[in-house]
Amino acid sequence: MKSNDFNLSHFLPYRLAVLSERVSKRLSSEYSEQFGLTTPEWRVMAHLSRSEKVSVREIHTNANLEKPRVSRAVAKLEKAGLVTKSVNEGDHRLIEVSLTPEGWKVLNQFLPNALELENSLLGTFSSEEVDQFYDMIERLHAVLDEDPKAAPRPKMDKV
Amino acid sequence: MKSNDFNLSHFLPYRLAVLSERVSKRLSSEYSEQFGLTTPEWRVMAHLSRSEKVSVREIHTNANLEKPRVSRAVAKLEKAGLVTKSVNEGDHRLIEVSLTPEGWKVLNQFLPNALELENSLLGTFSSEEVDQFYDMIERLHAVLDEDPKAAPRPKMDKV
DNA sequence: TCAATATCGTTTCAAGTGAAACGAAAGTCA
DNA sequence: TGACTTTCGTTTCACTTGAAACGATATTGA
Repeated sequence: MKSNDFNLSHFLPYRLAVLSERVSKRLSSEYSEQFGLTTPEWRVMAHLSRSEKVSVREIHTNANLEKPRVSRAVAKLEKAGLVTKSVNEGDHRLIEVSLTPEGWKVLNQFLPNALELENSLLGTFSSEEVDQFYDMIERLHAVLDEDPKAAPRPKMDKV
Repeated sequence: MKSNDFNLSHFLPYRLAVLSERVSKRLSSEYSEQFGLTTPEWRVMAHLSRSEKVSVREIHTNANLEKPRVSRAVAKLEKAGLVTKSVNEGDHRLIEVSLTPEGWKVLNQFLPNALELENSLLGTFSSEEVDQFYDMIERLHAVLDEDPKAAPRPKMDKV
């Protein structure tokens, strides 16, 4: 009755989940302790670092966050004085979100920590291996792209 | 004020989270549709496939699930008739969980789908690349193992 | 022996979650 | 024009989550 051919520990989806969760927790321990940010809030701020004014919708598709999570994260960040919201001139449905000076301060204070963690992780790879690793991730995504049952891939900034 | 040196899309923790979530969702769409299982429930059953009787504690450390999640998953699986719970003879604090015949039926029905998904993903790699990929994951874990701020690594079945 | 401590699994409770519904605004097209 | 549809961001609601507290059992050590 025992199906010895299956081992959860070796199962790709499980391995990815375990690694990803462990890395995420390591990172979130920092922004949560230092700034009281949650993961959606960190993602919103991180995305805002690349664009002055961004709609909720764009954050949703670019930061892999469900719409309600973005809405709530932005609301909390606004309350904390880290971002501002304003209605788009041309299209009144759109909300333009952008970092406040205080938001920039927090972000610039935290980004070095984020990059340091990333560097310490990638430090175990040669630069060729880094490319290989990312290429492999890309290829796994490509498989899912062909799978009609898979969710669409979140938008990815080029460059 | 704009810090153009940071790109969320390229950030390792984010990339891992995105890939892992996408793979997880693809898998869970199957066991949720077909059997009404949640992720903790699937993990519990998958872990049970390798051992006759297992304590809640062991599932907790082996399937990367918090204690309450295991407790709740097991309770729900018991209610559904897929597992049984019994008190350990020697140590009355321990609960022994094991699959029922019905549980085995469900598991054996689902495992081929799980393996098929894994194969379709890994099919994009040569067998050397599969080894490389897993080795790289292992090396990232090794970095975290040395980091006092990182959570301990969940137990991993050898072989 | 028997208090003090540790471990196990469950439960509590406050917070987070997402699918679906919602109102508001914009776009479509006859 | 004006009904219909689509899109945007928010909110509702039922469910999930995990840290902490809990009772029960086991272990430790004076």
